[in-house]
Amino acid sequence: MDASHFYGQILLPLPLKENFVWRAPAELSVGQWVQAPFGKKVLTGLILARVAPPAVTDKIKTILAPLPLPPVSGKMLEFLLWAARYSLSPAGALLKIAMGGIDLTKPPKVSAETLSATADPEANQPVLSSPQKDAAEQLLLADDLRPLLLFGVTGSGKTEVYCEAIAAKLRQGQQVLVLMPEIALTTAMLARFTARFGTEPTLWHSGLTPKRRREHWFAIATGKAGLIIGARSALFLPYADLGMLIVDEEHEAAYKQEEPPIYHARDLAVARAHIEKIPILLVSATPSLETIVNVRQKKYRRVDLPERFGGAQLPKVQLIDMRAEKLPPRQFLSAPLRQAISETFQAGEQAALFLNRRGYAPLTLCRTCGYRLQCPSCSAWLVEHKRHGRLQCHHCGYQTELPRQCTACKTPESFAACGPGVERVAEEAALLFPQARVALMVSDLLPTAQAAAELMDRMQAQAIDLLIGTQIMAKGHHFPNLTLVGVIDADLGLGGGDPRAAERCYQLLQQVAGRAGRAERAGRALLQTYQPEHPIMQALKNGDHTGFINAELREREIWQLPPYKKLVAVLFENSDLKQVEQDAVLFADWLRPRLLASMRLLGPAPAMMALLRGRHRLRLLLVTARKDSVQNLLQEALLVCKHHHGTKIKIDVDPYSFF
DNA sequence: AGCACGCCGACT
DNA sequence: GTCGGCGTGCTC
Repeated sequence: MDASHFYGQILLPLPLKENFVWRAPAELSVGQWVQAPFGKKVLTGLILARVAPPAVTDKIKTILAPLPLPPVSGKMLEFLLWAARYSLSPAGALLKIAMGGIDLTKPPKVSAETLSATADPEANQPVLSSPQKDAAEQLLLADDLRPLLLFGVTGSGKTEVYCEAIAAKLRQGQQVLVLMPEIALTTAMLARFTARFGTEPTLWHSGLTPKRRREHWFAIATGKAGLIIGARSALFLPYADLGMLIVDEEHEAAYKQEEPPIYHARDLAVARAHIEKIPILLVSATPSLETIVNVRQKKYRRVDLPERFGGAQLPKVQLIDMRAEKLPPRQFLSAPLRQAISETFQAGEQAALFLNRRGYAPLTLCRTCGYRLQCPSCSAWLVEHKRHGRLQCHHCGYQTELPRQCTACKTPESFAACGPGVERVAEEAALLFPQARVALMVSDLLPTAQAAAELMDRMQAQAIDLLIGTQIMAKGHHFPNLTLVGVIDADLGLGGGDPRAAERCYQLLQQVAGRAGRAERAGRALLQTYQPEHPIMQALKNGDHTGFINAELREREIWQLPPYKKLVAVLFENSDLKQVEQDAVLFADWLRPRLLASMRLLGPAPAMMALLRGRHRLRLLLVTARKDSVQNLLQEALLVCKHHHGTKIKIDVDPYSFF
């Protein structure tokens, strides 16, 4: 081969197992975006590396053209490859995220100049309290690149503090990425950044229009965007000059991408910051146990913001022991909760009831023979939705009418609703408080952002007295006149065999309770529970976050769970049960004799959802020491254990969901 | 991920 | 006799 060309490995935005080689004009270099013929198409990809001339060259094609874009840095390439190896995802699947689903050969027509042309760090500097000033100074200590946890209760002014760190990086002409859970990317949050920096930050999330998406991607890749606020996928973008990473609400489970490529954006953000040698801030009022342990082991630094800035008070949390309440059947609001709601209405204030269960009743059974209505394609009960007058599977979308007679014993009109969903709580509340204006806040009733905004407006305008909702009620939005939050079933999140169930339950309840009394009014939260002595309930009642952390860490140590151990889940799926069993056993049998002494392999066992959308599911769980590297072993297992006839294997490093 | 190739069921 | 199902394999 002459000197005018070299051989280069090119990464394409496809989930391929191997990277192919092209002939490349000598003037091109590693990191450049290029167009390469692939099959019948021409794809945009990245030059990953120069390689020695291959033995067989007859299939090799030549790169067509480089794109007029800044080349991707060596650190970005290193990060992509590291993340791919760690998560056992094809690097091309991550490159696809990095490219944002955009045709890079078509730059936006409108210049991105007007977009965010480097936010102005001096635009609107707030007056910081003394602890805020101290915290901001600590964030700006440049000589320590350990990840830094910024810890402070809701309303302590964490955002104002980290905005000082953002301002410092913007002054240096560098980019800053603030990661947020998708749900937190609201206009209200955006307005705060806009007010502080004079211009809108550049947004990145799944809801962007194609036009905006294109504009924002090019602004980020060319360095025109200074401050970027994004959901988890924003971590993979090719920043022109990234100076700092911030992960707001670092404990949020929404950072975990559950579909392939499976990754945890907070953990990968720490890795990216390490590779890029830039500071990273993890921000939370309720840090994850992983982060807490890293702080205790001095792997992370920690800065505290102890006071609630502006004088608003945390809600008073009260437990209602449901064992003592002895409620009659089909009734779910206890006497103290009913009393508290009345008092709230009399004071002209608003109340909210939280139950993390959509629909009318989670289970419908036959009073005669006990038969339970189940989804034909999933291991799940059908949930009655009175609104549509139908039964629904919450996992696959299957719907059916309520049968007139029992499917099993044929007794007519024998089905009975069992347990509460939000619709049923609303029904009870309407009976108890006939004058109250009751509204439901549930994802299936708020299909558009507009519908959600309208509900928020009605709540803010006090056209609603009682708001009843699921999870989506827990996040964002504060209602100045909401002074009471009742939790119907505080124990709901505790069950379910998932190692982080207790942690998530605690975080969710704390967030829900935090909806009450965020302005000058004091709020209160009433939790209905059958286990008031449970450490979670006690910690919530006493506002004792450290107490919860310590109790939960002890549990995790006893049960050998994260953050003391590392987990890897391997999920096998196939509509043919025999086949999926055979493939899972083969994989496990190959793996078992190759484990280190510090490793244990559990399963194969049926997944929690043993049947999902008509597919049978088996799981293996690998428990290892934190230090162990499992990627090579699992990679080899995937290659060696040829699976057949449609068995899908998903590997989830550091699993959060055990469905 | 696409797309083509390749062997078994119901139709103009 | 064909049209077409999607299982398997390939893409530099």
